[in-house]
Amino acid sequence: MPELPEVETVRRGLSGLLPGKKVLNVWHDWPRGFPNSDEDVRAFLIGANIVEVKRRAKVLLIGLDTGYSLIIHLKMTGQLVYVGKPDSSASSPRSSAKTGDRRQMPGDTASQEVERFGAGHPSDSLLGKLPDKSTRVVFDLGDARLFFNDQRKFGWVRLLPTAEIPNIDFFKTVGPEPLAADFTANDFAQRLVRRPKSGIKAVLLDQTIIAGVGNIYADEALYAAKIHPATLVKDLSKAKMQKLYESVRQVLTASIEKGGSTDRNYVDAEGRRGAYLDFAKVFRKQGQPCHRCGTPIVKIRVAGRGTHICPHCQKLVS
DNA sequence: CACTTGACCTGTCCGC
DNA sequence: TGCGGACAGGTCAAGT
Repeated sequence: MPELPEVETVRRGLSGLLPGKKVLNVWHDWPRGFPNSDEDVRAFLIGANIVEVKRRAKVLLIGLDTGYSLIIHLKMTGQLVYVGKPDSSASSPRSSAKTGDRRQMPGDTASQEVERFGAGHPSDSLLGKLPDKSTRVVFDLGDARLFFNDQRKFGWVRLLPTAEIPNIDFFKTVGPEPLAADFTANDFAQRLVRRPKSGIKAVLLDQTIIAGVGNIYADEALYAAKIHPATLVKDLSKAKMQKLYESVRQVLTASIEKGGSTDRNYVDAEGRRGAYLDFAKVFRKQGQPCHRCGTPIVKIRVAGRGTHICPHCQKLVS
């Protein structure tokens, strides 16, 4: 579920925590999700200093001083959680860092140390103690650890030369950032009409049209603009597209201010839930009255996704 | 080419 | 209580 506001919230948290840290070691047991070779990890990640944390679409980019970057996609259930050591002066010998073996399994010395990082952390019960059984990658940062957790293993981590990032397929095809200052209503409309015979919700979810919108914010923006999600793009008036442009930007901006949406297990860089769903108007609100007209919100299926609408405010027109 | 559907995963929830 | 099945959704591949 991490969409643009959730990934941006994680980025903001990590950007205040990671730059200046050195990656001392990496543990993972997930070659499918983190497919880089041991040679590349040792050469370009272990020992690297973290320079910056950026975001493009729903992807996080952690820049390193080796000329490489970690590219991380949280997909649906991914979490990237930073846990600082409560008392860095109490550091125990880190034998694992000297062996060069980054594939320690739970129960060994390094994992016991990792467990102490979780103990006493002021995160809520949603986060619990780390590592947990969904932990896929652990980055040892000396006085802190960064955990990549992903219950469903849809997410991934890649180590790539920073200069090559623009050349990978995803970044070559992904659409513009909807919150960019130079992204205009006219740009938005011109991109939508590339898919004239698709339903508008499917087009909002298409990352090559606009970056960062997922199921939650598609539903919220369409409700705000009073547009039925199955409306074909060619049937949208210029005024409706203008309104939808404003709604998409407003909804994304408001969610970032609330720390994103936690539906199931999204948490920010410090393990905190997002509050936006408390303010959402339709997503997961089926049965509750529309705040404009009182009609109960219903859940339907559009573009293969669970979709929430007010059946009175969002009439299908053609 | 335009557009839609299924696969990838695993935990949770619902009905029997 | 246990069990089978539906469901959750970001993205890519395969299908229509």
